[in-house]
Amino acid sequence: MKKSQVVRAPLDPEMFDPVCPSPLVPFRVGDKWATLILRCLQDGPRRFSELKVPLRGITAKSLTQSLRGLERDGFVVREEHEERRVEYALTPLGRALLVPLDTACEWTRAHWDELIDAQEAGLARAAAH
Amino acid sequence: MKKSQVVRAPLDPEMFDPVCPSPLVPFRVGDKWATLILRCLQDGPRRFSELKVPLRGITAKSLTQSLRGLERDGFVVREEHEERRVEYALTPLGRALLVPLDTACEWTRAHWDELIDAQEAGLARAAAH
DNA sequence: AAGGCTGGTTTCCAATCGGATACCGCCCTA
DNA sequence: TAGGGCGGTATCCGATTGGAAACCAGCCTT
Repeated sequence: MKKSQVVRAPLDPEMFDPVCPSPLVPFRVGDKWATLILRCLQDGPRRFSELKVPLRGITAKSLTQSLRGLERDGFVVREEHEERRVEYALTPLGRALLVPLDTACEWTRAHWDELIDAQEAGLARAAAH
Repeated sequence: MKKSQVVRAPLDPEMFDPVCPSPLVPFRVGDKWATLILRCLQDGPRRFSELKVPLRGITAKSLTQSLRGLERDGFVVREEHEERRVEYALTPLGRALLVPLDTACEWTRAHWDELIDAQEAGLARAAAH
């Protein structure tokens, strides 16, 4: 006698085949600061010290690291100008990345209250352990 | 004599005010496995051991950890059924999160070649150091 | 009675992340 | 010539991440 149970297609073991884009989906882009830096560059190139302003408390080391990472991945270019002036700018690829980033940002704004509520409920449950 | 230089509005120091959603934008959702797990749950609830299949090589510990995190944040619920059967399912919030996640995934697919090329170029530049 | 599957927990460990701090050469201005 | 801004680098350190391996109780099948 068969138990009445929902039958569902089994998960494909190859679902996240190493060659498939999914595991590299740009959720979790770069490091802690990466997406913030991209947003800072959306209105045009910015200088190193200019970037430090909105990125409250970022250390020079972290900023350098993040920028080097974004450069290596082709999202940002480092432009060395006359007189040791350095500017960082979005590449076309980096600019394109702003689109899904905006989608995600919009989503967060739209679900902000739910996110907060869910998180509070989660913490309460955890505290009640 | 004024240097001919592009004048651009300075970055707002409050741009990433701690109360603003931006720093919490769900890029970098949860941990390494979180987004993959969410995708695994899109067709309905799944059991612990069922999830391990497409998540090649994930350890029980990592899977438990990720699931607990997703539960705490309100994206997933743990359903304990009759007979020690356990299933994990998306909450409405978790399901909603699939939307921007799909956007990001689509974006990656669309820019796949550029991403690979940029990364290779970056590595080559780094190797030439 | 023995082994296997399920759904985990615990411990250990190595690697990585990221902040703090100090320091650097170069240029400009006072 | 002293100080300050710029664009970093070097070193140290503690916290976090995440894999490996061992172990577990409860249930089912053989």
